[in-house]
Amino acid sequence: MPAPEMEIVHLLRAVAVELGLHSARFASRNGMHPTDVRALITLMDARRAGEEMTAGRLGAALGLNSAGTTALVDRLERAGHVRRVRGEGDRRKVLVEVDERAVALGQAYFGPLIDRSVELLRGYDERELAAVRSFLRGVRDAAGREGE
Amino acid sequence: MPAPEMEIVHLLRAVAVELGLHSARFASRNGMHPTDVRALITLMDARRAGEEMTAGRLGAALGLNSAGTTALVDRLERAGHVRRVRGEGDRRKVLVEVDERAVALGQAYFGPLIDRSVELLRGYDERELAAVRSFLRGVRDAAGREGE
DNA sequence: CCTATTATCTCGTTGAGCGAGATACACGCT
DNA sequence: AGCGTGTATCTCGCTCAACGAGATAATAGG
Repeated sequence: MPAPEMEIVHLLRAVAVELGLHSARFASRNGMHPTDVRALITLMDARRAGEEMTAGRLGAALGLNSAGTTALVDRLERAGHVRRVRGEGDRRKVLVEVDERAVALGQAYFGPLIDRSVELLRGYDERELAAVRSFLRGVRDAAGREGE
Repeated sequence: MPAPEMEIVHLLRAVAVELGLHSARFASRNGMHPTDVRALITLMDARRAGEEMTAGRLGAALGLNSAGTTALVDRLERAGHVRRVRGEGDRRKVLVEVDERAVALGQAYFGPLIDRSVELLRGYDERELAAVRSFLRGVRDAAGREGE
């Protein structure tokens, strides 16, 4: 018989799959591709962290080469989700800024899921929250470290 | 200031991203595409559950149409990861069976991460495990339900 | 300034996945 | 048995995301 911990491992995998499908639904409903959604999420993360995002850094974050990055930003710009802004200091750079409406669109779609997650977490005490937190940190670090 | 629960929400998202990247690394190291890896995982899940997997069901599970499914199975078969077996009862069906070596390959790659996760979980008591389990179930169900 | 380096874009190509339709088998129905 | 309807897979032609190679433009160092 398998270790009882395996149930949680499979649950975690199922969550990852569901979250992926959730993004994919958002993508296809808005005429976008999974990569475009990942790009918008990356851009919003950077914005929340108060960092500027250049075309190159965006492409690197998504594992695209320069040609693919240009095509991606073209696509997002054509759809009105981002703007290209030439770098102030270094005029070779192209800063990619998310449009407010894209942010609102994302919040409208992902908001309910986030709210529900927060609501679930409010049902736990400090020790239980610490367990969830440290398990997720552990898996994230293990997945990030394995194979470089 | 943001709710403290948001840290865990972002952690969960980070885990999903890392697991995705982990699969992607496995894919590119073995000359495969993300879809091929998802297909193999689906096939192994079915095998563990003792179910037969037809070409059609596999394609449906991955959201591919019939043409894409044929191409996918062609690709996997050419690489020696699966075999096509004509259905016994219904000769229109094509059962897709994973090759033992593909199973071994997957276990060699994902095994350490799974082992590490189980090891992490062994550090918690029953109440903490229950918290992790119910949180993951809750998020999985919420992500699955949102937008159909 | 002249050269090396860095950031982005252009061009031509590959290949995953799609839509439409062909093919092959299964299961009634009479 | 013979025929039509439904179902499973495959073939063909196409689109478009992403790649490799190389062009273009701006910065940084000697």
